[in-house]
Amino acid sequence: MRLSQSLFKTTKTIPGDEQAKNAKLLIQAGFVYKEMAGVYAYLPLGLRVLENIKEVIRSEMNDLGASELLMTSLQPKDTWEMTGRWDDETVDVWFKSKLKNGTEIGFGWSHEEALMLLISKFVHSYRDLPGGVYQFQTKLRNELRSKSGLLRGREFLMKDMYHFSRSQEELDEFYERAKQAYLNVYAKLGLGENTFLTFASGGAFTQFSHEFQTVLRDGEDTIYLDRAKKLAINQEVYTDEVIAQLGLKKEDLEEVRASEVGNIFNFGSVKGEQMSVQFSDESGNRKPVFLSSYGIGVSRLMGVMAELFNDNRGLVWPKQIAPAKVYLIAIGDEKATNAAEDLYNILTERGVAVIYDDRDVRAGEKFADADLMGIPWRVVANNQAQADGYEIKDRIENTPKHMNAQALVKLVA
RNA sequence: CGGGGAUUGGCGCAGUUGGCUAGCGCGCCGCGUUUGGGACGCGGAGGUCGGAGGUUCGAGUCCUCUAUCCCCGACCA
Repeated sequence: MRLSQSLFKTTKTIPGDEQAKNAKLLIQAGFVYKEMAGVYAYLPLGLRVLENIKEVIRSEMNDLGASELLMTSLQPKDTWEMTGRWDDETVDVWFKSKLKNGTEIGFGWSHEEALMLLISKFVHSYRDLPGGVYQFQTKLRNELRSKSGLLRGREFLMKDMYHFSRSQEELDEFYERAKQAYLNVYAKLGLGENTFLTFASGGAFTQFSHEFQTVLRDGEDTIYLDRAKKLAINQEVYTDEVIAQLGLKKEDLEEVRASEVGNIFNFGSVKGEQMSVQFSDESGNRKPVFLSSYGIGVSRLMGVMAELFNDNRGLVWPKQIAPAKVYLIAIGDEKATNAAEDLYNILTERGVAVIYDDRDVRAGEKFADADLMGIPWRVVANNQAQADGYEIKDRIENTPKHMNAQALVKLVA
């Protein structure tokens, strides 16, 4: 993209109405725009980050054999009454409205019920199972208090996967594979070192659910972490019994703040029974479908990464997540501009995302923006570029290298 | 939902015990000089002070109500 054609800009001033680092940085760098408390729009650069995160997740979900689909935001009341979750007393985050004819509807804050009903129309036999589906969807939750920028919004992007099995054993086997897939996701996002499998409340269905918690100074959860074993216990279930049950020792546990970047649930056959979603087994007996569900807060992940990956000059995105690989600047006369144009064309043809800063502003401003946006490689084309090569500098290093276009493409592509 | 703080040009802020045509920085527009880390000079445009009501000769400033934002707490399949 050419910055001269962009409608959006970075700002020198930090937003006065944000406290959270992720919101400050992302707004300042022009990645997101605050529509209202807990509701953020994703501007072109922010959307690219979101899409890159989605692509990492998508690849892992596909490897699990799940298929992507897209559910609806508008939800019928009947669906949720089947499991007793329509009531505002039970679920306090509902946004609800009415159709013109008076029919009550809700805005989806989760999709287990909807998915169960949907697959019940397609799954009738043991031959149809097991199988999983997932989606990336905007969830709407009427939080009493949203906070911390992208970390807790009323409208946010979530990946939710649902898996349907014939038995508890089949469910458990998939559950373990999914756990590993989740760890792969965080590793690919550069969060592997900071993200831990965490035992949390299992609600009415099981003793525990599993969360994935990224250690973060301003995270909103407190967990007790055994770093050596890479396991943690959420404060909500932190008792002596649980510590013993999990084979951990109190003295090995460190109390840290963290942000929940994933949560997976083992529903067993409970939902299938509640909603009468059944299949016929080999003997022709009707049995409830076993359900497990797997969530990742995609937009929250973007916030967590902004919290974690920054320095005093701005954001520092991991290369596979950055909105562009290269920030290209021409400094000099026509020769420099031509060299920059050439490189821009070469990189673009090779499918490398480039931010070409062709604005009529001074070099210092371009350097500052390259840093603020956190683009992994800054490339400068000067008057000697065609002869001596382009100057390329890693965002996290101080001294640039020089190389010709061919070598440069090889490095960044 | 309880408590605290905030709201003044596009953005970030100042504005004294109520007192004249409401300021500053950034940004924006024009001209010129500059051009490897957010340049500089000169000249401009732009706000009725979140909203409503009240007190007063006079309200950005005091009072009441209200909206919104931030933080702490509660809540968080």
